[in-house]
Amino acid sequence: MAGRQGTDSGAGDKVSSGAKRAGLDFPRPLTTVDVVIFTIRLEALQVLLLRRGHGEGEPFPDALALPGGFVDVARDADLEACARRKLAEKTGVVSPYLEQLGSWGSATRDPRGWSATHAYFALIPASAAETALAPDAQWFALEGAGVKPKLAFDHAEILQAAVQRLRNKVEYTSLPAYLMADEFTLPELQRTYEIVLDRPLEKSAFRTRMLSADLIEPINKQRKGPNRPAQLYRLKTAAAPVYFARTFNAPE
Amino acid sequence: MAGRQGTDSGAGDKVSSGAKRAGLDFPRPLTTVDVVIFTIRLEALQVLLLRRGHGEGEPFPDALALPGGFVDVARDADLEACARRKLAEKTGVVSPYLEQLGSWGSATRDPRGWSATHAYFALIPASAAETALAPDAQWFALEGAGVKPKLAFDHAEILQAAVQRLRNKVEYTSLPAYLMADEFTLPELQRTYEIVLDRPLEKSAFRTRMLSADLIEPINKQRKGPNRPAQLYRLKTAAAPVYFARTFNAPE
DNA sequence: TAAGTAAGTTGGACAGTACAACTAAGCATG
DNA sequence: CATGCTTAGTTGTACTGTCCAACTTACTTA
Repeated sequence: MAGRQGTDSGAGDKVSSGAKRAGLDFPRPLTTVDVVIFTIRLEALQVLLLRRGHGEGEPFPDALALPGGFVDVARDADLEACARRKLAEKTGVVSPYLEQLGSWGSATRDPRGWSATHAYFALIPASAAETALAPDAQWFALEGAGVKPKLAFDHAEILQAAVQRLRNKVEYTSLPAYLMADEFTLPELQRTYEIVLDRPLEKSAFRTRMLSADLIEPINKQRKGPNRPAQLYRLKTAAAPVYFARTFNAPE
Repeated sequence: MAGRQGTDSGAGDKVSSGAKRAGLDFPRPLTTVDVVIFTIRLEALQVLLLRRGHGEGEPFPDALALPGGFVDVARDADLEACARRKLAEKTGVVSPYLEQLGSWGSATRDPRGWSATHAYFALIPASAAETALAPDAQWFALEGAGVKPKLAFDHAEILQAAVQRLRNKVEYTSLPAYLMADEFTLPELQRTYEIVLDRPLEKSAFRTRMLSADLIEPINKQRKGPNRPAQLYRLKTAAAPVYFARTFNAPE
Protein backbone atom coordinates (compact mmCIF):
# COMPACT_ATOMS: atom_id res chain seq x y z
CA MET A 1 0.00 0.00 0.00
CA ALA A 2 1.58 3.17 -1.09
CA GLY A 3 0.90 5.08 2.08
CA ARG A 4 -1.08 8.19 1.62
CA GLN A 5 -0.18 10.99 3.90
CA GLY A 6 -2.06 13.21 6.21
CA THR A 7 -1.70 16.89 5.93
CA ASP A 8 1.94 17.17 6.53
CA SER A 9 4.65 18.67 6.59
CA GLY A 10 7.58 19.28 4.27
CA ALA A 11 10.47 19.25 6.61
CA GLY A 12 8.87 19.50 9.99
CA ASP A 13 6.70 16.56 10.52
CA LYS A 14 3.81 17.83 12.52
CA VAL A 15 1.63 14.94 13.36
CA SER A 16 -1.73 15.68 11.92
CA SER A 17 -4.48 15.00 14.36
CA GLY A 18 -5.91 11.58 14.02
CA ALA A 19 -4.66 10.70 10.60
CA LYS A 20 -2.85 7.40 10.86
CA ARG A 21 -0.59 7.58 7.87
CA ALA A 22 2.38 5.29 7.61
CA GLY A 23 5.71 7.07 7.43
CA LEU A 24 4.78 10.58 8.34
CA ASP A 25 3.09 10.15 11.66
CA PHE A 26 4.13 6.58 12.13
CA PRO A 27 7.45 5.87 13.80
CA ARG A 28 10.38 6.25 11.46
CA PRO A 29 13.35 3.94 11.48
CA LEU A 30 16.72 5.30 12.46
CA THR A 31 18.79 6.06 9.39
CA THR A 32 22.54 5.68 9.34
CA VAL A 33 25.38 5.42 6.86
CA ASP A 34 28.40 3.18 7.33
CA VAL A 35 31.55 3.06 5.26
CA VAL A 36 33.83 0.09 4.78
CA ILE A 37 37.20 1.60 4.00
CA PHE A 38 39.81 -0.70 2.51
CA THR A 39 43.48 -0.23 1.91
CA ILE A 40 46.56 -2.38 1.45
CA ARG A 41 49.04 -2.21 4.29
CA LEU A 42 51.84 -4.60 5.18
CA GLU A 43 51.01 -6.88 2.29
CA ALA A 44 47.46 -7.35 3.52
CA LEU A 45 43.98 -6.08 2.86
CA GLN A 46 43.01 -3.91 5.79
CA VAL A 47 39.82 -2.25 7.01
CA LEU A 48 39.37 0.85 9.07
CA LEU A 49 37.49 0.24 12.32
CA LEU A 50 36.58 2.50 15.21
CA ARG A 51 36.50 1.79 18.88
CA ARG A 52 33.12 2.87 20.14
CA GLY A 53 32.66 5.09 23.17
CA HIS A 54 30.68 4.15 26.22
CA GLY A 55 28.44 7.17 26.84
CA GLU A 56 25.01 6.68 28.30
CA GLY A 57 22.59 4.99 25.98
CA GLU A 58 25.36 4.12 23.56
CA PRO A 59 24.90 0.58 22.35
CA PHE A 60 27.87 -1.76 22.00
CA PRO A 61 30.17 0.24 24.28
CA ASP A 62 33.89 -0.21 23.60
CA ALA A 63 33.19 -2.54 20.68
CA LEU A 64 34.76 -2.15 17.27
CA ALA A 65 32.56 -0.77 14.52
CA LEU A 66 32.65 0.52 10.98
CA PRO A 67 32.95 4.28 10.60
CA GLY A 68 29.50 5.70 10.23
CA GLY A 69 26.62 7.31 11.97
CA PHE A 70 23.30 8.96 11.62
CA VAL A 71 22.33 10.85 8.53
CA ASP A 72 22.23 14.53 9.35
CA VAL A 73 19.26 15.89 7.47
CA ALA A 74 20.58 19.41 7.96
CA ARG A 75 24.08 18.81 6.60
CA ASP A 76 23.87 15.87 4.22
CA ALA A 77 22.38 16.62 0.84
CA ASP A 78 22.19 12.94 -0.01
CA LEU A 79 23.42 9.55 1.11
CA GLU A 80 26.65 9.65 -0.84
CA ALA A 81 27.52 13.07 0.55
CA CYS A 82 26.94 11.65 3.98
CA ALA A 83 29.26 8.75 3.23
CA ARG A 84 31.94 11.10 1.89
CA ARG A 85 31.63 13.21 4.99
CA LYS A 86 32.19 10.24 7.26
CA LEU A 87 35.05 9.06 5.11
CA ALA A 88 36.71 12.45 5.29
CA GLU A 89 36.12 12.78 9.01
CA LYS A 90 37.90 9.54 9.72
CA THR A 91 40.67 9.51 7.17
CA GLY A 92 41.11 13.02 5.86
CA VAL A 93 40.99 11.48 2.42
CA VAL A 94 39.01 13.43 -0.12
CA SER A 95 37.79 11.48 -3.07
CA PRO A 96 38.88 7.90 -3.60
CA TYR A 97 36.77 5.16 -5.03
CA LEU A 98 33.39 5.06 -3.32
CA GLU A 99 30.66 2.63 -4.20
CA GLN A 100 27.38 1.81 -2.60
CA LEU A 101 27.41 -1.62 -1.08
CA GLY A 102 23.84 -2.12 0.01
CA SER A 103 21.59 -1.49 2.94
CA TRP A 104 20.77 -3.39 6.07
CA GLY A 105 17.66 -2.68 8.04
CA SER A 106 15.72 -4.56 10.65
CA ALA A 107 13.91 -4.20 13.92
CA THR A 108 16.70 -5.80 15.85
CA ARG A 109 20.04 -4.70 14.48
CA ASP A 110 20.12 -1.67 16.78
CA PRO A 111 18.84 -2.01 20.35
CA ARG A 112 17.53 1.54 20.15
CA GLY A 113 14.88 0.56 17.62
CA TRP A 114 14.12 -0.21 13.99
CA SER A 115 17.11 1.03 12.06
CA ALA A 116 18.45 0.92 8.53
CA THR A 117 21.98 1.62 7.46
CA HIS A 118 23.19 2.49 4.01
CA ALA A 119 26.61 0.88 3.56
CA TYR A 120 29.31 2.13 1.21
CA PHE A 121 32.73 0.80 0.50
CA ALA A 122 35.79 2.86 -0.31
CA LEU A 123 39.24 2.06 -1.62
CA ILE A 124 42.10 4.30 -0.68
CA PRO A 125 45.79 4.01 -1.51
CA ALA A 126 48.18 2.97 1.20
CA SER A 127 49.92 6.31 0.88
CA ALA A 128 46.78 8.09 2.04
CA ALA A 129 45.96 5.50 4.64
CA GLU A 130 48.04 7.09 7.40
CA THR A 131 47.43 10.78 7.02
CA ALA A 132 44.94 12.52 9.24
CA LEU A 133 43.59 9.33 10.70
CA ALA A 134 41.05 9.94 13.44
CA PRO A 135 42.40 9.07 16.92
CA ASP A 136 39.76 6.42 17.55
CA ALA A 137 40.29 4.80 14.14
CA GLN A 138 42.62 1.91 13.45
CA TRP A 139 43.49 -0.38 10.57
CA PHE A 140 42.86 -4.09 10.91
CA ALA A 141 44.07 -6.81 8.61
CA LEU A 142 41.41 -9.27 7.63
CA GLU A 143 43.33 -12.45 7.19
CA GLY A 144 42.08 -15.67 8.70
CA ALA A 145 40.37 -14.89 11.97
CA GLY A 146 41.96 -11.49 12.15
CA VAL A 147 39.06 -9.15 12.47
CA LYS A 148 36.53 -11.68 13.65
CA PRO A 149 36.32 -10.23 17.18
CA LYS A 150 32.70 -9.27 17.34
CA LEU A 151 31.85 -5.97 15.73
CA ALA A 152 29.03 -3.75 16.83
CA PHE A 153 25.57 -4.08 15.29
CA ASP A 154 25.59 -6.28 12.19
CA HIS A 155 28.85 -4.77 11.03
CA ALA A 156 30.54 -8.14 10.78
CA GLU A 157 27.95 -9.11 8.18
CA ILE A 158 28.37 -5.84 6.32
CA LEU A 159 32.12 -6.19 6.35
CA GLN A 160 31.88 -9.71 5.02
CA ALA A 161 29.59 -8.55 2.24
CA ALA A 162 32.05 -5.80 1.39
CA VAL A 163 34.96 -8.22 1.15
CA GLN A 164 32.93 -10.56 -0.97
CA ARG A 165 31.85 -7.77 -3.30
CA LEU A 166 35.40 -6.49 -3.55
CA ARG A 167 36.85 -9.93 -4.30
CA ASN A 168 34.12 -10.52 -6.83
CA LYS A 169 34.70 -7.31 -8.71
CA VAL A 170 38.46 -7.53 -8.57
CA GLU A 171 38.06 -10.70 -10.57
CA TYR A 172 36.92 -8.75 -13.63
CA THR A 173 37.55 -5.05 -13.02
CA SER A 174 40.41 -2.66 -12.47
CA LEU A 175 39.32 -1.74 -8.96
CA PRO A 176 42.69 -2.52 -7.35
CA ALA A 177 44.12 0.39 -9.31
CA TYR A 178 42.43 2.62 -6.74
CA LEU A 179 44.51 1.02 -4.03
CA MET A 180 47.76 2.06 -5.71
CA ALA A 181 49.84 5.16 -5.26
CA ASP A 182 50.03 7.64 -8.12
CA GLU A 183 52.89 5.78 -9.70
CA PHE A 184 53.22 2.04 -9.61
CA THR A 185 54.76 -0.86 -11.46
CA LEU A 186 52.95 -3.76 -13.04
CA PRO A 187 54.32 -6.27 -10.54
CA GLU A 188 53.08 -4.02 -7.75
CA LEU A 189 49.64 -3.89 -9.31
CA GLN A 190 49.64 -7.64 -9.74
CA ARG A 191 50.68 -8.08 -6.12
CA THR A 192 47.73 -5.94 -5.08
CA TYR A 193 45.38 -8.10 -7.10
CA GLU A 194 46.87 -11.19 -5.52
CA ILE A 195 46.52 -9.82 -2.01
CA VAL A 196 42.88 -9.00 -2.51
CA LEU A 197 42.07 -12.25 -4.26
CA ASP A 198 44.30 -14.23 -1.95
CA ARG A 199 45.66 -16.33 -4.77
CA PRO A 200 48.53 -16.03 -7.24
CA LEU A 201 47.90 -14.84 -10.77
CA GLU A 202 49.69 -15.64 -14.00
CA LYS A 203 52.22 -12.99 -14.82
CA SER A 204 51.94 -12.95 -18.57
CA ALA A 205 48.16 -13.11 -18.72
CA PHE A 206 47.97 -10.39 -16.13
CA ARG A 207 50.30 -8.12 -18.10
CA THR A 208 48.49 -8.75 -21.34
CA ARG A 209 45.16 -7.90 -19.78
CA MET A 210 46.33 -4.74 -18.05
CA LEU A 211 48.34 -3.43 -20.96
CA SER A 212 45.68 -4.03 -23.57
CA ALA A 213 43.06 -2.31 -21.45
CA ASP A 214 42.80 1.42 -21.80
CA LEU A 215 43.73 1.80 -18.19
CA ILE A 216 47.33 2.69 -17.49
CA GLU A 217 50.14 4.43 -19.29
CA PRO A 218 53.89 4.20 -18.79
CA ILE A 219 55.68 7.26 -17.49
CA ASN A 220 59.26 8.13 -18.20
CA LYS A 221 60.56 6.62 -15.00
CA GLN A 222 61.51 3.34 -13.46
CA ARG A 223 61.34 1.86 -9.99
CA LYS A 224 64.90 0.97 -8.94
CA GLY A 225 65.42 -1.88 -6.56
CA PRO A 226 67.97 -4.56 -5.87
CA ASN A 227 67.09 -6.25 -9.14
CA ARG A 228 66.06 -5.30 -12.60
CA PRO A 229 64.24 -1.96 -12.51
CA ALA A 230 60.53 -1.96 -13.29
CA GLN A 231 58.65 0.37 -15.57
CA LEU A 232 56.44 2.84 -13.72
CA TYR A 233 52.86 3.48 -14.82
CA ARG A 234 50.05 5.73 -13.82
CA LEU A 235 46.30 5.58 -14.28
CA LYS A 236 45.22 7.04 -17.58
CA THR A 237 41.97 8.47 -16.41
CA ALA A 238 41.12 9.03 -12.81
CA ALA A 239 37.66 8.18 -13.98
CA ALA A 240 35.70 4.97 -14.19
CA PRO A 241 37.03 1.49 -13.54
CA VAL A 242 37.58 -0.86 -16.46
CA TYR A 243 35.44 -3.98 -16.80
CA PHE A 244 37.07 -7.00 -18.39
CA ALA A 245 35.11 -9.58 -20.30
CA ARG A 246 36.37 -12.49 -18.23
CA THR A 247 37.42 -13.45 -14.79
CA PHE A 248 41.05 -14.40 -14.24
CA ASN A 249 40.40 -18.08 -14.19
CA ALA A 250 37.51 -20.34 -13.38
CA PRO A 251 35.91 -18.69 -10.37
CA GLU A 252 35.45 -22.07 -8.80
CA MET B 1 14.52 21.08 10.33
CA ALA B 2 12.27 20.39 13.21
CA GLY B 3 10.42 17.21 13.71
CA ARG B 4 11.65 15.03 16.42
CA GLN B 5 9.22 12.33 17.16
CA GLY B 6 7.83 13.13 20.54
CA THR B 7 8.44 10.45 23.04
CA ASP B 8 7.69 7.49 20.91
CA SER B 9 8.00 4.47 19.89
CA GLY B 10 9.99 1.98 17.88
CA ALA B 11 11.55 -0.59 20.16
CA GLY B 12 11.71 1.82 22.97
CA ASP B 13 14.09 4.60 22.22
CA LYS B 14 13.60 6.77 25.22
CA VAL B 15 15.24 10.06 24.62
CA SER B 16 17.38 10.70 27.61
CA SER B 17 16.66 14.08 29.07
CA GLY B 18 18.89 16.72 27.60
CA ALA B 19 21.18 14.38 25.70
CA LYS B 20 21.42 15.60 22.14
CA ARG B 21 22.15 12.41 20.35
CA ALA B 22 21.93 12.69 16.62
CA GLY B 23 19.36 10.38 15.20
CA LEU B 24 17.41 9.77 18.32
CA ASP B 25 16.14 13.21 19.07
CA PHE B 26 17.12 14.67 15.74
CA PRO B 27 14.79 14.49 12.78
CA ARG B 28 14.75 11.13 11.04
CA PRO B 29 14.49 10.72 7.29
CA LEU B 30 11.47 8.99 5.85
CA THR B 31 12.24 5.37 5.07
CA THR B 32 10.67 3.56 2.17
CA VAL B 33 11.18 0.44 0.10
CA ASP B 34 10.58 0.25 -3.65
CA VAL B 35 10.58 -2.81 -5.85
CA VAL B 36 11.39 -2.93 -9.54
CA ILE B 37 9.52 -5.97 -10.81
CA PHE B 38 10.51 -7.30 -14.21
CA THR B 39 8.93 -9.86 -16.42
CA ILE B 40 8.89 -10.79 -20.09
CA ARG B 41 5.62 -10.16 -21.84
CA LEU B 42 4.88 -9.86 -25.54
CA GLU B 43 8.50 -10.40 -26.46
CA ALA B 44 9.59 -7.45 -24.35
CA LEU B 45 11.07 -6.70 -20.98
CA GLN B 46 8.34 -5.13 -18.88
CA VAL B 47 8.16 -3.40 -15.52
CA LEU B 48 5.30 -3.15 -13.10
CA LEU B 49 4.23 0.42 -12.37
CA LEU B 50 1.49 1.90 -10.27
CA ARG B 51 -0.71 4.86 -10.91
CA ARG B 52 -0.52 7.03 -7.82
CA GLY B 53 -3.59 8.38 -6.10
CA HIS B 54 -4.32 12.02 -5.58
CA GLY B 55 -5.27 12.24 -1.93
CA GLU B 56 -4.47 15.34 0.04
CA GLY B 57 -0.78 15.79 0.68
CA GLU B 58 0.09 13.04 -1.76
CA PRO B 59 3.08 14.04 -3.80
CA PHE B 60 3.12 13.29 -7.53
CA PRO B 61 -0.63 12.75 -7.83
CA ASP B 62 -1.68 10.54 -10.73
CA ALA B 63 1.91 9.92 -11.74
CA LEU B 64 3.34 6.48 -12.39
CA ALA B 65 5.59 5.05 -9.72
CA LEU B 66 7.37 1.88 -8.70
CA PRO B 67 5.52 -0.32 -6.24
CA GLY B 68 6.69 0.57 -2.77
CA GLY B 69 5.99 2.53 0.30
CA PHE B 70 6.97 3.22 3.85
CA VAL B 71 8.64 0.66 6.02
CA ASP B 72 6.18 -0.44 8.66
CA VAL B 73 8.23 -0.88 11.79
CA ALA B 74 5.40 -2.86 13.33
CA ARG B 75 4.99 -5.37 10.51
CA ASP B 76 8.30 -5.58 8.68
CA ALA B 77 11.00 -7.55 10.43
CA ASP B 78 13.61 -6.32 8.00
CA LEU B 79 14.00 -4.57 4.66
CA GLU B 80 13.78 -7.69 2.56
CA ALA B 81 10.61 -8.78 4.31
CA CYS B 82 9.20 -5.36 3.54
CA ALA B 83 10.13 -5.75 -0.11
CA ARG B 84 8.57 -9.21 -0.27
CA ARG B 85 5.44 -7.85 1.29
CA LYS B 86 5.11 -5.13 -1.30
CA LEU B 87 5.87 -7.59 -4.06
CA ALA B 88 3.18 -9.95 -2.82
CA GLU B 89 0.67 -7.16 -2.38
CA LYS B 90 1.01 -6.05 -5.96
CA THR B 91 1.49 -9.32 -7.80
CA GLY B 92 0.39 -12.13 -5.54
CA VAL B 93 3.67 -13.78 -6.39
CA VAL B 94 5.38 -15.46 -3.52
CA SER B 95 9.05 -16.03 -3.92
CA PRO B 96 10.74 -15.18 -7.21
CA TYR B 97 14.25 -13.81 -7.58
CA LEU B 98 14.70 -10.80 -5.34
CA GLU B 99 17.90 -8.84 -5.10
CA GLN B 100 18.78 -5.61 -3.43
CA LEU B 101 19.50 -2.91 -5.97
CA GLY B 102 20.70 -0.02 -3.86
CA SER B 103 19.40 2.91 -1.95
CA TRP B 104 18.57 6.46 -2.89
CA GLY B 105 18.30 9.15 -0.28
CA SER B 106 18.39 12.89 -0.36
CA ALA B 107 16.77 15.98 1.03
CA THR B 108 14.92 16.67 -2.17
CA ARG B 109 13.69 13.43 -3.68
CA ASP B 110 10.45 13.58 -1.70
CA PRO B 111 8.74 16.95 -1.23
CA ARG B 112 7.67 15.83 2.21
CA GLY B 113 11.24 15.90 3.49
CA TRP B 114 14.54 14.05 3.68
CA SER B 115 13.81 10.54 2.55
CA ALA B 116 15.68 7.38 1.70
CA THR B 117 14.38 4.44 -0.24
CA HIS B 118 15.77 0.94 -0.33
CA ALA B 119 15.30 -0.39 -3.83
CA TYR B 120 15.00 -4.06 -4.75
CA PHE B 121 14.56 -5.73 -8.06
CA ALA B 122 12.59 -8.87 -8.73
CA LEU B 123 12.26 -11.24 -11.66
CA ILE B 124 9.05 -13.15 -12.12
CA PRO B 125 8.00 -15.53 -14.88
CA ALA B 126 5.50 -14.37 -17.44
CA SER B 127 3.14 -17.10 -16.26
CA ALA B 128 2.89 -15.44 -12.85
CA ALA B 129 2.79 -11.95 -14.24
CA GLU B 130 -0.95 -11.84 -14.68
CA THR B 131 -2.30 -13.54 -11.61
CA ALA B 132 -3.59 -11.48 -8.72
CA LEU B 133 -2.30 -8.24 -10.12
CA ALA B 134 -3.31 -5.25 -8.05
CA PRO B 135 -5.97 -3.09 -9.76
CA ASP B 136 -3.77 0.01 -9.82
CA ALA B 137 -0.78 -1.92 -11.20
CA GLN B 138 0.09 -2.25 -14.83
CA TRP B 139 2.89 -3.68 -16.96
CA PHE B 140 4.90 -1.35 -19.15
CA ALA B 141 7.39 -2.34 -21.82
CA LEU B 142 10.63 -0.46 -21.67
CA GLU B 143 11.70 -0.27 -25.22
CA GLY B 144 12.94 2.95 -26.70
CA ALA B 145 11.11 5.83 -25.09
CA GLY B 146 8.41 3.53 -23.83
CA VAL B 147 8.30 4.18 -20.15
CA LYS B 148 10.05 7.50 -20.19
CA PRO B 149 6.90 9.43 -19.20
CA LYS B 150 8.02 10.99 -15.98
CA LEU B 151 7.82 8.74 -12.98
CA ALA B 152 7.23 9.96 -9.46
CA PHE B 153 10.14 10.82 -7.19
CA ASP B 154 13.47 9.64 -8.61
CA HIS B 155 11.92 6.42 -9.78
CA ALA B 156 13.06 6.94 -13.34
CA GLU B 157 16.63 6.91 -12.10
CA ILE B 158 16.02 3.82 -9.98
CA LEU B 159 14.38 2.04 -12.87
CA GLN B 160 17.27 2.90 -15.14
CA ALA B 161 19.72 1.57 -12.57
CA ALA B 162 17.69 -1.63 -12.31
CA VAL B 163 17.71 -2.17 -16.06
CA GLN B 164 21.42 -1.49 -16.21
CA ARG B 165 22.12 -3.90 -13.36
CA LEU B 166 19.93 -6.54 -14.94
CA ARG B 167 21.55 -6.21 -18.37
CA ASN B 168 24.96 -6.30 -16.76
CA LYS B 169 24.32 -9.45 -14.80
CA VAL B 170 22.52 -11.22 -17.60
CA GLU B 171 25.78 -10.92 -19.47
CA TYR B 172 27.47 -13.41 -17.17
CA THR B 173 24.81 -15.05 -15.00
CA SER B 174 21.80 -17.28 -15.34
CA LEU B 175 19.37 -14.67 -14.07
CA PRO B 176 17.02 -14.95 -17.08
CA ALA B 177 16.20 -18.44 -15.92
CA TYR B 178 14.04 -16.81 -13.26
CA LEU B 179 11.96 -15.21 -15.99
CA MET B 180 11.03 -18.60 -17.45
CA ALA B 181 8.11 -20.84 -16.75
CA ASP B 182 8.74 -24.14 -15.00
CA GLU B 183 9.41 -25.90 -18.28
CA PHE B 184 11.15 -24.24 -21.16
CA THR B 185 13.24 -24.98 -24.22
CA LEU B 186 16.74 -23.77 -24.93
CA PRO B 187 15.63 -21.52 -27.78
CA GLU B 188 13.08 -19.96 -25.44
CA LEU B 189 15.75 -19.32 -22.85
CA GLN B 190 18.01 -17.85 -25.49
CA ARG B 191 15.21 -15.62 -26.69
CA THR B 192 14.78 -14.34 -23.14
CA TYR B 193 18.45 -13.53 -22.93
CA GLU B 194 18.22 -11.72 -26.25
CA ILE B 195 15.21 -9.70 -25.18
CA VAL B 196 16.90 -8.55 -22.02
CA LEU B 197 20.21 -7.82 -23.69
CA ASP B 198 18.52 -6.41 -26.77
CA ARG B 199 20.94 -8.12 -29.09
CA PRO B 200 21.15 -11.52 -30.78
CA LEU B 201 23.33 -14.26 -29.34
CA GLU B 202 25.14 -17.11 -31.02
CA LYS B 203 23.11 -20.26 -30.88
CA SER B 204 25.88 -22.79 -30.47
CA ALA B 205 27.91 -20.83 -27.93
CA PHE B 206 24.74 -20.22 -25.97
CA ARG B 207 23.83 -23.88 -25.92
CA THR B 208 27.32 -24.92 -24.95
CA ARG B 209 27.38 -22.49 -22.08
CA MET B 210 23.96 -23.37 -20.72
CA LEU B 211 24.36 -27.10 -21.07
CA SER B 212 27.80 -27.25 -19.51
CA ALA B 213 26.67 -25.19 -16.54
CA ASP B 214 25.09 -27.08 -13.69
CA LEU B 215 21.89 -25.20 -14.24
CA ILE B 216 19.20 -27.02 -16.17
CA GLU B 217 18.22 -30.61 -16.84
CA PRO B 218 16.21 -32.10 -19.67
CA ILE B 219 12.84 -33.56 -18.83
CA ASN B 220 11.17 -36.36 -20.68
CA LYS B 221 9.07 -34.07 -22.83
CA GLN B 222 9.25 -31.93 -25.93
CA ARG B 223 7.65 -28.71 -27.03
CA LYS B 224 5.70 -29.40 -30.24
CA GLY B 225 5.29 -26.68 -32.79
CA PRO B 226 5.04 -26.25 -36.52
CA ASN B 227 8.67 -27.32 -36.90
CA ARG B 228 11.08 -29.68 -35.29
CA PRO B 229 10.09 -30.19 -31.63
CA ALA B 230 12.39 -28.79 -28.98
CA GLN B 231 13.65 -30.50 -25.88
CA LEU B 232 12.11 -29.20 -22.68
CA TYR B 233 14.26 -28.40 -19.65
CA ARG B 234 13.73 -27.28 -16.10
CA LEU B 235 15.93 -25.58 -13.55
CA LYS B 236 18.02 -28.04 -11.63
CA THR B 237 18.01 -26.21 -8.36
CA ALA B 238 15.59 -23.47 -7.51
CA ALA B 239 18.53 -22.07 -5.63
CA ALA B 240 21.30 -19.67 -6.53
CA PRO B 241 22.00 -18.24 -9.97
CA VAL B 242 25.03 -19.48 -11.89
CA TYR B 243 27.93 -17.13 -12.57
CA PHE B 244 29.83 -17.68 -15.79
CA ALA B 245 33.46 -16.78 -16.17
CA ARG B 246 32.90 -14.59 -19.22
CA THR B 247 30.47 -12.24 -20.79
CA PHE B 248 28.86 -13.28 -24.04
CA ASN B 249 31.07 -11.15 -26.17
CA ALA B 250 33.13 -8.05 -25.68
CA PRO B 251 30.84 -5.82 -23.62
CA GLU B 252 31.94 -2.85 -25.64
C1' DT C 1 7.20 -35.68 -52.65
C1' DA C 2 9.10 -31.07 -52.24
C1' DA C 3 9.62 -26.79 -49.83
C1' DG C 4 10.01 -24.29 -45.64
C1' DT C 5 11.26 -23.47 -40.98
C1' DA C 6 13.11 -24.03 -36.60
C1' DA C 7 16.01 -27.38 -33.60
C1' DG C 8 20.20 -28.99 -32.91
C1' DT C 9 25.21 -30.38 -34.41
C1' DT C 10 29.70 -29.88 -36.35
C1' DG C 11 34.13 -27.84 -37.48
C1' DG C 12 37.41 -24.26 -38.30
C1' DA C 13 38.95 -19.47 -36.98
C1' DC C 14 40.01 -16.59 -33.28
C1' DA C 15 40.84 -14.45 -28.57
C1' DG C 16 42.64 -14.65 -24.26
C1' DT C 17 44.22 -17.40 -20.41
C1' DA C 18 47.41 -21.36 -18.43
C1' DC C 19 51.77 -22.96 -18.14
C1' DA C 20 56.52 -22.96 -18.61
C1' DA C 21 60.75 -21.78 -20.41
C1' DC C 22 63.32 -18.15 -21.75
C1' DT C 23 65.97 -13.44 -21.89
C1' DA C 24 67.18 -8.92 -19.57
C1' DA C 25 68.91 -5.93 -15.99
C1' DG C 26 70.34 -4.92 -11.78
C1' DC C 27 72.98 -6.24 -7.27
C1' DA C 28 76.15 -8.92 -4.35
C1' DT C 29 79.84 -11.82 -3.79
C1' DG C 30 84.34 -13.74 -4.58
C1' DC D 1 85.41 -8.91 -13.50
C1' DA D 2 83.09 -13.20 -13.74
C1' DT D 3 79.40 -15.78 -11.39
C1' DG D 4 75.19 -16.34 -9.27
C1' DC D 5 70.88 -14.65 -7.46
C1' DT D 6 66.62 -12.18 -7.98
C1' DT D 7 63.04 -9.88 -10.14
C1' DA D 8 61.25 -7.68 -14.73
C1' DG D 9 59.61 -8.77 -18.83
C1' DT D 10 59.00 -11.82 -23.24
C1' DT D 11 58.03 -15.80 -25.96
C1' DG D 12 55.73 -19.92 -27.49
C1' DT D 13 52.63 -23.85 -27.04
C1' DA D 14 48.40 -25.82 -25.16
C1' DC D 15 43.81 -25.25 -23.98
C1' DT D 16 39.13 -23.27 -23.30
C1' DG D 17 35.32 -21.22 -24.95
C1' DT D 18 33.31 -17.88 -28.14
C1' DC D 19 32.52 -16.53 -33.18
C1' DC D 20 30.90 -17.79 -37.49
C1' DA D 21 28.96 -20.52 -40.88
C1' DA D 22 27.53 -24.59 -42.87
C1' DC D 23 25.27 -28.63 -42.08
C1' DT D 24 21.78 -32.36 -40.50
C1' DT D 25 17.32 -33.42 -38.29
C1' DA D 26 12.39 -33.30 -37.60
C1' DC D 27 8.17 -31.74 -38.30
C1' DT D 28 4.37 -29.05 -41.08
C1' DT D 29 2.22 -27.58 -45.11
C1' DA D 30 1.35 -27.44 -50.10
